[in-house]
Amino acid sequence: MVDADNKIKIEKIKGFRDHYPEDMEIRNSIFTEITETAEDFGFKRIDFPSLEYLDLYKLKSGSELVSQTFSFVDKGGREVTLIPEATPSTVRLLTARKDLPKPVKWYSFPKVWRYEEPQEGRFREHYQFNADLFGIDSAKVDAELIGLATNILDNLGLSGIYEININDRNLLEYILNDLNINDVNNAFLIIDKFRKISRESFIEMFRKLDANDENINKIIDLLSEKLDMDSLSKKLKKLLNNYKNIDDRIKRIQETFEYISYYTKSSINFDFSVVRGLSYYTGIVFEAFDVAGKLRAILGGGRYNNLASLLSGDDIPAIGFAMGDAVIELLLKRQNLWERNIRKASYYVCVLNDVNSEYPITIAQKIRKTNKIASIDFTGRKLPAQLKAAMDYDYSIIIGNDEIKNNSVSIKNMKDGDQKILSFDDFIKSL
RNA sequence: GCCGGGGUGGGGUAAUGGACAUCCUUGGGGACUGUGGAUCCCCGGACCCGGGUUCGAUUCCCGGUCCCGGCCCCA
Repeated sequence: MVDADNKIKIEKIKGFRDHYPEDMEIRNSIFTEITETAEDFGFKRIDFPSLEYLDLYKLKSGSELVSQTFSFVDKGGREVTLIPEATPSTVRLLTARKDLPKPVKWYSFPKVWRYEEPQEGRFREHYQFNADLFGIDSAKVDAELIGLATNILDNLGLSGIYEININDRNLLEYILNDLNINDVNNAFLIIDKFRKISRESFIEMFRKLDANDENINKIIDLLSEKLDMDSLSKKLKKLLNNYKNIDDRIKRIQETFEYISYYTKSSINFDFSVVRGLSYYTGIVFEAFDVAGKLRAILGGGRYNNLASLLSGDDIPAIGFAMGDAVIELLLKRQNLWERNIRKASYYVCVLNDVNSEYPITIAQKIRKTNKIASIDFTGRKLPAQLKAAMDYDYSIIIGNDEIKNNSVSIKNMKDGDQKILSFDDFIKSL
């Protein structure tokens, strides 16, 4: 755009965000907390391109997702897209390497894009943390991955304000079959809408799947409340014609719930209405929700045992979850937790105007060698102005000709204003 | 893709169909050649873009754009 003065004026692209230093400082410290928790669990970081072939998502992510990608045809005629999610790329990396010993525990923190209307907690570009565990299909592993998710939230200070809701697509499929509903995929889509649409339209949609009213009522009964393990099996025994066939699934879920309890004190529920939009999930699916309600899911994930074989023919069981930065930011701000952690001590080196010496650089380099922050004021402005710039720092160091002559350092504590003169050697020792 | 509410210096704001567009803050400079991080003074900087109505539009109308939020959908 060009205005009357012929100055080029460029606006930000819709749904994209700028991050200034005061924002990035906090963001970095939050992101570090997240990645360090993953590292603590033995997950290793990976990264991949922001651009992939659109086909990668046509495969199994679902047509809805594909229609919401930032995709285009490149100069070579290839249909490519800014990645809308990380899982397909992660699986591509995994299957491209046949030598990796299983299990593989990977995390990533890419930007992902989706072409949607921005609204609260949703942008067209956002950071998304991902953790995936490949090679083992067991309750212990399901619990570890969900445990990692809860520990991340707990470490961010969100204990008690979220809950984990878990479902099992496998179990849900058995149940639907038992109730003579065979179009499972469409049933999932309807169930996913359960909390958003009226009871009447829910019933109407299920009738179109040839379900009888008795069974529809059973489904509504199942979806209506979050369950603990006892009430889950009791309820299913009462509702189903052949409970025995799902005995193993129930046991697996019971085990999973028990193991999760060793990771977190947070509330864990079974919730049949959690289905998730991605079509590649095969077993357990879960979401973390804000207890106070209103916000979208904080994070979500599940088991996807077939994706690797779709991409490569290799049969590799997998479970993972993803967490966007936008909802986390909203939650942390609401809890007044959107702040930086304690950082390294910082020094601002004020240099008086008549100083012409390498001494300030020498001092700053000594400070940096001890892994602390040092910034030198090269402006040549007057001391008061330099001290003002030093207000963000823990200490200011004032270097004038007196200090150079005496080989000393004037150090001022910017918190309480205390100032003292140290010899150069004593100052180095004090670091 | 659809709907609602917004857009005045870097940030926050006031007023207005007519002359130099208000105030606070931030930024730059000075009083002031080492602690004034204060105080005082000075300076710079804005009506989102395009079209229409009008003698005249920052103001009214239309379109676009971006922001905030809702729907759809959700990774």
